[in-house]
Amino acid sequence: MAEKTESASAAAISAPAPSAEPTRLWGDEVEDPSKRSWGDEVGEANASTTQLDLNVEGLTIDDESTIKAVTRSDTPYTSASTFEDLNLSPELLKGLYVDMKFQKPSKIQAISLPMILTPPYKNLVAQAHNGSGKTTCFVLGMLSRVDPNLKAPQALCICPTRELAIQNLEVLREMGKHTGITSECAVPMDIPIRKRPPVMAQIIIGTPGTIKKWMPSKKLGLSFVKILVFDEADHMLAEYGFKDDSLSIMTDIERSSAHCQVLLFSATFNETVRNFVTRVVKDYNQLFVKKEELSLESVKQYKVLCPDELAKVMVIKDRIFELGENLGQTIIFVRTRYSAGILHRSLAEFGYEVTTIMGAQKQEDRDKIVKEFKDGLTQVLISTDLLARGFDQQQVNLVINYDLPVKHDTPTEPDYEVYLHRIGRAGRFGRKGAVFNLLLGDMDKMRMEKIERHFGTQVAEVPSWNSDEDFKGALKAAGLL
DNA sequence: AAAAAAG
Repeated sequence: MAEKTESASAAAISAPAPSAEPTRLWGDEVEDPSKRSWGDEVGEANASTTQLDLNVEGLTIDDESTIKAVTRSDTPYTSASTFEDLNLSPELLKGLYVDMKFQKPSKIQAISLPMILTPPYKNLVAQAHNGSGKTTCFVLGMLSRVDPNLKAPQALCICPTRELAIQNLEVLREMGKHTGITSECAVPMDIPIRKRPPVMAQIIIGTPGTIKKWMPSKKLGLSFVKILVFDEADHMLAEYGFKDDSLSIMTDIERSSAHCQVLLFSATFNETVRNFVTRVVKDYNQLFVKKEELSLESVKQYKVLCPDELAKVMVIKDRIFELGENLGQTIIFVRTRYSAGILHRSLAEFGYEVTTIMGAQKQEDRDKIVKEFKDGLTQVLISTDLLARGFDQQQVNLVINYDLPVKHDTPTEPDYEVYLHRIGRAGRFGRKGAVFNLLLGDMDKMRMEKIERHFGTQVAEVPSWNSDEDFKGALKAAGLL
């Protein structure tokens, strides 16, 4: 059974920007599926593979940037080097090429889409780098598996925030523009459930609370649901407050529909979460990446030692605003709503234009802030971790960690997953970016060291917090100046 | 003085 893999391309996972030279993608290299090796990699000294069931065989997909695929031995998959390889409808292909302006599947798309679209439609746990095109994987999966002639909910996608649900729905509608497939957003809204008509849409994307609310009131029929997606799945299935809702949605669907394929996508699945998640989902294929290889090469990370709180504000005011002005957009992440407000007011006092988003605001205000930022009307956005995950704005190439993310129960520890998601807001689809971590005191220094150790990355120090030249140098090194 | 969803 086991044959040796031909080394696949080491090209970056990210698809090229539309204008960029097309890079060679993983799919290019595997013309002949019989050349691929099955099975002989499981059990090697790789933390990623130690948790596998014994009857699962492994396939080393790539020798360098390493998405590792583990599939059931009885279901062979051939990676897709083009979207035509996937038997998509002409309407869907038109959406991909004409409206989305896609050229070829990115690496994660090339590997995961055949797994999603090939009978018997196995479940999938898929990890891939930030900005590598995960959304397309599950959006295309849903659009392709839905029967356009059956006017009933057939696909469900659950997201952690209302912003992400809306963003995913926008992608789906653009991509599926010519298919006639209907879709609806299930996020909190003003109309009481009793007054709204039953859901007819074929694809529903929303947040767990709202979806869960619709189900028992019989507004959302589940009998025909055949594909269930969790975006940011590690968060949805592990985090207190999300976990119960997510699991109950999953069991409700399993109860009421014959065969439902479950897809879990995220850039992060720490070991605890992965152990749990793979117990919840049965008979799954999986794709994953070693944590040491999750940081994006194209995004340069820096640390800036600040003597006090005021210095942090000054860095943002004098360096980020002044230098970042022509570099694209910036997101400043803060740990609490409170510090979001403080920072916003200090910057506003200095006369700088900045907007802020956090969960405490009214939904319509949140929508407006996001829209203005996506339309490029605002340059700098302060955000809580509301936007840490999934938010896709290609013009963002500067991310500032005003404070480092910390674990709630052990604040001396950094939150590695949130850190990775935050910095992934820059460098979408292989673009260049820079991250500045503003550190205050020994505790921050220690947290930063832990992050470096965890991901095996070097975070360069900006020598002086108040030196214009130092920041210019950093931005030059990041390829932004 | 955690954030997100939601009640």
